[in-house]
Amino acid sequence: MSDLEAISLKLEARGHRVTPSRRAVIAAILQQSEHFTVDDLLSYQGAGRATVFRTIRLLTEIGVVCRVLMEDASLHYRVSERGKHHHHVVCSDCGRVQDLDQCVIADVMRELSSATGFEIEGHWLELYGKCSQCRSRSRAVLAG
Amino acid sequence: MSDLEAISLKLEARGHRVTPSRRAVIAAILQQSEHFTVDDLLSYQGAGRATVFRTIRLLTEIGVVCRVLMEDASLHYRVSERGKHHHHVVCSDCGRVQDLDQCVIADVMRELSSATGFEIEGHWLELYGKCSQCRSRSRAVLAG
DNA sequence: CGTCTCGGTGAGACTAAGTATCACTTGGAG
DNA sequence: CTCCAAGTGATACTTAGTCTCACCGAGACG
Repeated sequence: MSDLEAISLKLEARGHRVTPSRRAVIAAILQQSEHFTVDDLLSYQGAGRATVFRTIRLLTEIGVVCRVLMEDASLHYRVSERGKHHHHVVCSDCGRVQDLDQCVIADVMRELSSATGFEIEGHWLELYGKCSQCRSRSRAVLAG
Repeated sequence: MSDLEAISLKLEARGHRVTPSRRAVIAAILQQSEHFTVDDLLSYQGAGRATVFRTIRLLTEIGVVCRVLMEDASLHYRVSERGKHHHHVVCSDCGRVQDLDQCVIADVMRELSSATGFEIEGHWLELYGKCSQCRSRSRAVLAG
């Protein structure tokens, strides 16, 4: 089963129609590597601006796509293999994203709940750095 | 020394002028409680839109103001007593913010660096929940 | 004293990202 | 086949912020 079919089924299972416009948006999303903006999708045609935004929102709600917060606080999107809560490490050089399997700060948050008196219910966590490839590439340049 | 004076000195120390417009923006910021948007400041007059944005940016750069990321990914601002890197817990009911003294995930990030092969250089972390007051208030209502 | 220069300013145009409106279209249940 | 709620697209609007550009004004210099 292709990714497109899998996502279509997921939509139908939730009572949403799988229209040509939505197919086009999903196909465009599946073409993207790593993370993308809605603007990246608009160049693919097949659906109007509003529909692209609506479809992204829908896909985000059903967990097919997740939001990636960039260092400048702009929002990007990313196909999410894992439907559940997770975090990302984004390479600031090449843009590669690595998903973290589980929420790495669950323990920290439990501690903070008692330390602050807050009942912590949610969080944003996004990490930035250089992936191993970009690190070795920059070392090579320095050595070169 | 008033907060306004202290901030003025900080600006001057960095070679920036302390103009009437900037004073007005700083005064407006000091009026705010917890976190605010640039729009909240615009109602105070005394400086044009562009200048308010420019001043906020300047104050953010010198650490007088810090950015607070809301759950919907919109940016708010907040007077920062601590110039250095820190995180916030934001009450989703009343908006109260609690600053966390040190970066609570420094250890986690060290672990992740070795686990992922990324050299982690930065991160966004923002926490949301209910503060103790809002919790007891909602318990009172339930019991009421 | 004049004048020059450069940081700062304000009005307003522009941009980016996303939402709202509203008449139109269409998939698919009956 | 018909009908209607879901979906669509054009376009206007909103929000948050940047850019442009003519102008202002305080301090350096002569």
